[in-house]
Amino acid sequence: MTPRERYRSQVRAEIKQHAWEQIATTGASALSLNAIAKQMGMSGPALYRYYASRDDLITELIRDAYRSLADTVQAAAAAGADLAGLAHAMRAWALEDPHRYLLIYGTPVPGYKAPDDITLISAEIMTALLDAAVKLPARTPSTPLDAHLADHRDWAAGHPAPPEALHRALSFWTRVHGVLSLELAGHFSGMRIDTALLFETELNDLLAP
Amino acid sequence: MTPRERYRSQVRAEIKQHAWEQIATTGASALSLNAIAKQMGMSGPALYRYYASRDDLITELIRDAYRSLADTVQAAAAAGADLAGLAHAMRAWALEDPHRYLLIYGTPVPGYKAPDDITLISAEIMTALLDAAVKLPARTPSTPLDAHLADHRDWAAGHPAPPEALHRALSFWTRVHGVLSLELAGHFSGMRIDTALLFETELNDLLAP
DNA sequence: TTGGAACAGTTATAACTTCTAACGTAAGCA
DNA sequence: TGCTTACGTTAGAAGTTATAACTGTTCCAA
Repeated sequence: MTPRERYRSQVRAEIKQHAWEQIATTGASALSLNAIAKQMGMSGPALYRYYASRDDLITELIRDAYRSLADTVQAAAAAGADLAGLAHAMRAWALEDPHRYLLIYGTPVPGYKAPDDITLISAEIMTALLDAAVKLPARTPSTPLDAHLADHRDWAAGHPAPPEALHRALSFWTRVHGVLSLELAGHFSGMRIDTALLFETELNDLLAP
Repeated sequence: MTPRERYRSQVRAEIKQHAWEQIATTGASALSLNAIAKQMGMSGPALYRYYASRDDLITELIRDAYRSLADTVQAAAAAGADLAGLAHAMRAWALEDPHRYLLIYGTPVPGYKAPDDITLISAEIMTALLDAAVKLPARTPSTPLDAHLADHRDWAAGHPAPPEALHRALSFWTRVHGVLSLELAGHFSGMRIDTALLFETELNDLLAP
């Protein structure tokens, strides 16, 4: 790695760090390249040496966020966590930096298409969920959704999980996201509800019976 | 109502209509007052006679969205719909205009505080859900969440629902939102999944047992 | 060691944005 | 008929993203 490359990647990292700080205070939609440049003591156009556009920077932030979530989930799985354990890892990750979660799962920009490598990372996450789902005992009544998923399993990327596990992973995803996104968006604030307990209860309802 | 007032409210409505169209194509964060003014054949600053700021316009759009959702839910309830019926009404409403849903439940702008009258409308929605929840037979095992909710029921705004019903309304909300928001944000697209069936299944799991 | 190429960062500029200020005009009302 | 009010205009300030053209530095290789 040449000195130039080292310097370059260091500046790119510093830009991203300032970007995250700005997102935390003003939201992703108000992220300003100019403001970042000023914080770093250089003029606005200088940043374009490092990111071709504002969208390019945001795409990289999204990529980093996905990568971080995938790493978190995979690390939990490697440490022997079951599906409930993965849920707690995901929740902890989300609460650690709400805007990072919302950048991935929040309101999408119409017309924005994530590059393929990001789609691959999200598939890694799904694979980890499926791995954990197959280890659970199958639930008794097979639903029409199970039958449907037996025929529509392209999204599982060749994972050999039985339909019940596909169903469970999907429900897991929607329930975790349901509680988490409402919590992070502040829709429970002022309600004085124990969101951890709500999260736990929704999870139990999926995993216990 | 004077002619001036009539004209004024008509122009305001036309501005909002253009705003919704623009949100549908570019997203709420890229909504441009200037572009709306041009579409209406007048200069940018003219719009400030009708809305004090861009935020003011968006707030009104949010208010209208909440009002529309509350009306939809209340109309379904008045027509005798049970909790499942309300869920279908909400889903239909969301699919009818995804951006309207995402404006309410999508990524919030940090620092934005909805005015009180909007909070009141969202309370109307919750009341309708609670009304429907109390009509269902209580589920057998009482959870720790039920106990918690017995002591934390301020958000129910004096509604006499028992803790089990509070629990059910809360779960209803998070599950409906979980499936719906992932669907509207496009996270299922490309997966070739029957999202209606997934929605139905998540709902059944809450209402059937 | 000394060119020369590559690259970082600069200013200037275009085309946007929100929003304020000052002004003319026209509509409504007494 | 005249006065007041409000509408819409242009001008402009202070931002934004992004490109172009220029300067200086750094690195690398002959």
